Amino acid sequence: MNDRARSARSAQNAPAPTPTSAAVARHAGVSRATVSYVLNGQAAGKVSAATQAKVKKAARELGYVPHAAARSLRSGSSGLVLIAVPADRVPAFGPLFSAFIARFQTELERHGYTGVLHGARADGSPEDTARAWAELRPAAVLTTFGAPLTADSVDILLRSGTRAVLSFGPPPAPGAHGITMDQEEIGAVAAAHLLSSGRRRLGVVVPRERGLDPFSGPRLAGARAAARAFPGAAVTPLPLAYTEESAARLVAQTRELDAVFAYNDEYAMLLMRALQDAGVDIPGDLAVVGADDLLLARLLRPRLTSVRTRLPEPGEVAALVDRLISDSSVVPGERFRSTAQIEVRESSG
Amino acid sequence: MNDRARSARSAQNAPAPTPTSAAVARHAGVSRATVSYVLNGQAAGKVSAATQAKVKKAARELGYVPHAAARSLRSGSSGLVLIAVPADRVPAFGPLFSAFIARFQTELERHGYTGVLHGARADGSPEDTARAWAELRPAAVLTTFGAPLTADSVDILLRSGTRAVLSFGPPPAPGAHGITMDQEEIGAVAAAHLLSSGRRRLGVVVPRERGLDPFSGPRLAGARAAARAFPGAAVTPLPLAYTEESAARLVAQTRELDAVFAYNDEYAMLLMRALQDAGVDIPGDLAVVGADDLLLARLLRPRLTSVRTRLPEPGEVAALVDRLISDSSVVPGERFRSTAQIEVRESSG
DNA sequence: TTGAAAGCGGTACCAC
DNA sequence: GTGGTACCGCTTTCAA
Repeated sequence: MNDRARSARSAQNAPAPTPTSAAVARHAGVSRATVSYVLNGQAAGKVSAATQAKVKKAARELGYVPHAAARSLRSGSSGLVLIAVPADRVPAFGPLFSAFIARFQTELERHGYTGVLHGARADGSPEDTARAWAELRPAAVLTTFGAPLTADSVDILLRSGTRAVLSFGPPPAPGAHGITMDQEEIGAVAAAHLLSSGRRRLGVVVPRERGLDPFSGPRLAGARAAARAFPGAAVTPLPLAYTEESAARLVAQTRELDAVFAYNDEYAMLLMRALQDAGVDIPGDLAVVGADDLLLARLLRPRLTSVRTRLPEPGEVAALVDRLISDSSVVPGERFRSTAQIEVRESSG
Repeated sequence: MNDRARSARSAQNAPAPTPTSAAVARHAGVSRATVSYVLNGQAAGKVSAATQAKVKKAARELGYVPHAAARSLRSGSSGLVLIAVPADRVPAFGPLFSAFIARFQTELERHGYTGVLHGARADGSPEDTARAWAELRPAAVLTTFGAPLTADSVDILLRSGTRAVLSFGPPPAPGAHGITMDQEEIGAVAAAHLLSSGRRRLGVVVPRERGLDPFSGPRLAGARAAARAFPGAAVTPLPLAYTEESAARLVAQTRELDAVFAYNDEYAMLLMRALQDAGVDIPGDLAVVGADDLLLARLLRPRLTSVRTRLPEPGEVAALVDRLISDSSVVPGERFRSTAQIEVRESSG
């Protein structure tokens, strides 16, 4: 340490400054350029083995960790993949989707990206949210769970250097690539099953929890669409909060119905319990269908019929992201589509 | 656009370059310094209202978004708060903890930080993981769910400029601040309840799912500790995978027991179903206790006794993080502690 | 085989 | 009130 550096540090207990590549260079007695080459594997045929060893040793001794911001500033891209989740939706992560996210992050890592979950505040316009994302200059943004994504949002991101905008959920906004999770199909599959078993007076649970609207609306619409193919069929929306009281109140409204699509397995369990406590026979008086096909569905009595959604392979999505980032000529559009199928069990037998 | 700029761009369909503050300055006919002042609210008494308007207009027209990396490079700190979650644990997020994370992120935002969830790969040493985090130069790191955090990890982070390392879960590593979630207490509370109601032959479910070890081990230990206060009490570990088959196999092992602490409500439901299918009476033959006190617990029949954990307020934790970041003189140590209490229902009545 | 230096985008000090 | 400019940490071209 030279005198200037020593006196620059104030008192004795000032925190040690974070080592930079320049510090490593000084410590190893080489130039910063050499350090960069060695630490990035660009040293082949450029730097002698002895020098490489010196540099690596110096880096280790100082506890050097490269500065991602500086690197991405210089290189012009950040290797960051932002996975956007509406903040108020994080609790609603089902195991299905959580597992997808977990594996997706791992796959991104394999491709050299850093996948990061960003909870978007619900307040503020979609464009403000997009700007907040854009400040991080992510290589790609994947919005999930109906995180707001308007055409302007997409534009903001693309103009600020984001190479790919993917949207996981409803059909993509203009300019974005889509991984369509067709919520309507889920409702349609459930309704079609109930209708083709002879039921005609369908209820569809619509969770009162705000934030689930991007899912509940389309599921209801899908059920309605399916019902149009069956003369005499009627679909009734059943608002339900995720509490016992709400479920108990809903029971009366099911008197006129012969089947219910309960949004998902968890709401189905809630409703089934209220129905059974009120003496309603399932499926005799009322058939019930859930969605997500959790283990839960098989544990209920009667066992719960459920719509299972197959998500695309996380590895394939990660590969797509990688491709989109490196090749900007790929035109936006739908890239994947989830599929829904019914798992029939006792509750609608 | 001047001629140099036009010819610098190659063909007609080259993507428009991302606008920089320099571009805004040029567009508004002012200097970069002025742009910086205006866009950061430092303009009071420095820049005329007319100039401010010009700058803001130019920024809007160009769709300018500041570059977080450049800013943090210059300012020396990133405003990033990393919330680390083991990648293989993301699916295990219970609603309790998810809600905490969601609100915590929101609170961080209110303090001007960007909270980001980072799924740490299970492979690689804790130190490698810490280095990956350190590259992002986060202002603070909060590890959760037993994400690996050794003393060396903490050291790597602190040396690379992270102002605060918090650990959510087991007692903190040296140098880190702790938000202790005492898993032992959960097991102890459950066991104490069962023991004081006269039961002596306790089983404790230990999930086979890897990744839950940081929780299941201490819960078992806590139950054992509680049992030592009761002469004649014995505790048997019951390994259980989260499948129906595994639960069915486990039933035989409960013959000798009079009570089971089932790790959490979901494993409890799984086990209860298997027991009931085998004709075991709950709580007559066997008392069952869960944990987390999900809505699920109240929906089961018999209603499930459950240990409820009270987490600290997200707002308070965010305030702590803020304080730690701005005041480095605060000494590391435990800052919060979760509390556990039993909610007695029919399953252990 | 190594080093000097330019520059990525922003900030803030200092001079005008 | 406004502009010039040094610098944050790193990469990479060019020269030596």
